[in-house]
Amino acid sequence: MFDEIDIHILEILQEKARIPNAEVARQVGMAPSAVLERIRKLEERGIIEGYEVRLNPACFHQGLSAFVQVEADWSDAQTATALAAIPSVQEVHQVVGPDGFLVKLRTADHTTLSRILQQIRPLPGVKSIRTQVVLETVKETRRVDLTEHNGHGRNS
Amino acid sequence: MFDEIDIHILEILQEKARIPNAEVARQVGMAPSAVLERIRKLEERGIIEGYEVRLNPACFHQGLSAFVQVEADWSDAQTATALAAIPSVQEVHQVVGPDGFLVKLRTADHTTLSRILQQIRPLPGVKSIRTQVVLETVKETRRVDLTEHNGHGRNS
DNA sequence: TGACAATATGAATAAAATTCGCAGCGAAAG
DNA sequence: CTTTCGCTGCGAATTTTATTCATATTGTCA
Repeated sequence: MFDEIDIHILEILQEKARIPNAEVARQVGMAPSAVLERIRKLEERGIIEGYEVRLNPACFHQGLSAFVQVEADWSDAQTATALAAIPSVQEVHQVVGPDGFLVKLRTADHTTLSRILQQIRPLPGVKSIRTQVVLETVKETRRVDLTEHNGHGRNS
Repeated sequence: MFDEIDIHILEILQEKARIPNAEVARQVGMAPSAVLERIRKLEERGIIEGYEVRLNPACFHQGLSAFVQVEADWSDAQTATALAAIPSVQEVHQVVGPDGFLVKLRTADHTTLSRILQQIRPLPGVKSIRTQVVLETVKETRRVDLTEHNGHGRNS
């Protein structure tokens, strides 16, 4: 699906996505046009889904994280949609087990969190919820570990 | 800390972080040099933490997500560090309550997941773990809701 | 071996990034 | 009230990059 040069390019972009193409080309030792071509193909193939800026949540009154275990009627798609529609909700996962959904939230403070929770409780299909407030986030990355994929060949 | 033009710029970058500066400038109706200056300041002030490429996890043998509730000795920083050091571990949160840590994982399959779990269990401070396997992720975003911050003024 | 498909290259041109001197605008000081 | 200072935007000039395209190279398969 992709070779070690692609992996190298992805590693670079994973680190700093807004650096110029020419710089990427320099780092992988290829012509800029060739790198551009590769990146385009990675995008076309859906390997690269997009590029985003990482903002400091604390700067936007979003300093409080919490996870909510939602016990819900099995496979209630409506519940999932309703949960996902709440702006403070960052993630909605349908999980195996009695807690049908695991929801990740981000709010300004406890007051706002409380308000969101009261918004979740009466949602269709929701039987009960259990909340876990985050004290401290030790690690939070979305980076894919690409080192495994270097098995295809060598690169610096 | 920032005005509505900054918010507008951040909204654009949140959508497509790799678009040219000149295009951002066009969209906010300012000179490219002015926009560049603003973006630099947002970076300096730590409001913009960085730019990253969003990869399709399924393309990298990372199709299986799971959450692990780790019951641990209170405030064991060593446990947190050990958890964070595992490559498959995407997030480590210290939470209020008996389950000291909430860990988010990404692996290729059940076999790998099982292996990671057996790696977590004997970690120092870990008393017990409870695993929730994700069947389907309905929503997963890291985007900050910037609409609230338009209260400073109007923008298109 | 020959043909084909895929991909790299390098030159050329269009576009963008970056720098910098200057101007406008408020706020605080005189 | 006016001056000064700091901040921010502008636009021209220059460097750098993006993008295109014709050509060359590589590897595969018949």
